[in-house]
Amino acid sequence: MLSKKTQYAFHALVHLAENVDKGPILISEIAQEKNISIKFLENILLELKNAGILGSKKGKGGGYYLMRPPKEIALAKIIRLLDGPIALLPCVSLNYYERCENCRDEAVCGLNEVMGKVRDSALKILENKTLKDILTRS
Amino acid sequence: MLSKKTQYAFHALVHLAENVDKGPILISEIAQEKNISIKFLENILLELKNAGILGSKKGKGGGYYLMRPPKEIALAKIIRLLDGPIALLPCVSLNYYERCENCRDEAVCGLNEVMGKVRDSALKILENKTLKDILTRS
DNA sequence: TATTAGTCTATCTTTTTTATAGGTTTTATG
DNA sequence: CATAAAACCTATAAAAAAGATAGACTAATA
Repeated sequence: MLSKKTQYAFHALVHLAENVDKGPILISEIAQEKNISIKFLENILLELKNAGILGSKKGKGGGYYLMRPPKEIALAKIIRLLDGPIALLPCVSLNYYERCENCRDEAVCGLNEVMGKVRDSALKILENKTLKDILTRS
Repeated sequence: MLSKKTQYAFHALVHLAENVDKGPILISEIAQEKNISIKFLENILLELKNAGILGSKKGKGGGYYLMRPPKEIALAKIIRLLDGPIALLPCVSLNYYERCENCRDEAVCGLNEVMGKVRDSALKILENKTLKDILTRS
């Protein structure tokens, strides 16, 4: 399961994407709209900003906004940033690989093989679907 | 990511499957072979037994054994038992569903839709692949 | 210069994960 | 029948991660 942090991030990003034309959006607005603790959300948005996904403006009229159009922000990127590996096992992770401590040879491990396929099938979706694809359907 | 508990369970089950013809297998043998803490493994095997996946025999000559042939034990079943939901979000889980607290209507939520697809693609593999499919390739 | 709104860092609480300890029960066997 | 072997059971502890909050700081605007 994705952490609350990542779930909140998705909902916040959706809100930002659905209001791209309205300039910077307040943290407090997102928090209220999406029913998220404002202080917790603050940290999340900051992390997204430091990763280059969001931009921000301080002071009156300030807030957060997307740095790129929604269709260019892949879901996989958000998950990896806030949640870490998408794979079910460290030994099949592309970005957070760790050697398996419980088997002799990953090259002939059937678990490694199957979990690799699960990873691929998830990535096929998560690398190609973007913020644009998760907007609320009218 | 799967918990260590689930990872250990898979490795233990593989060992049992690869030795089906040898009668009951000692916890200590599995622990040593797969490099797992024996006491932790004890709890895991007991849980698998209580779920009807393993059988056991006490006393000398005792140990654990599979209750069904490896090809009848789906990977999804093990994950759900020890790790819980396979889905990335509670609101798309088939077995551990929880209503989304952050969106107004799941029926029109794009995140819900995409994550449902991720779940389906993972389940297509995990429901159909069995212990037999994760044995070490000769 | 007052107000607004994001920034930063630290801390705290709760939950989950991982692991260990130690006694109990069952079974085989000499 | 005594002994040893091995699983069973329950509790607890230690560590890590998740979730949440606090408060002072900085920048921008009017």
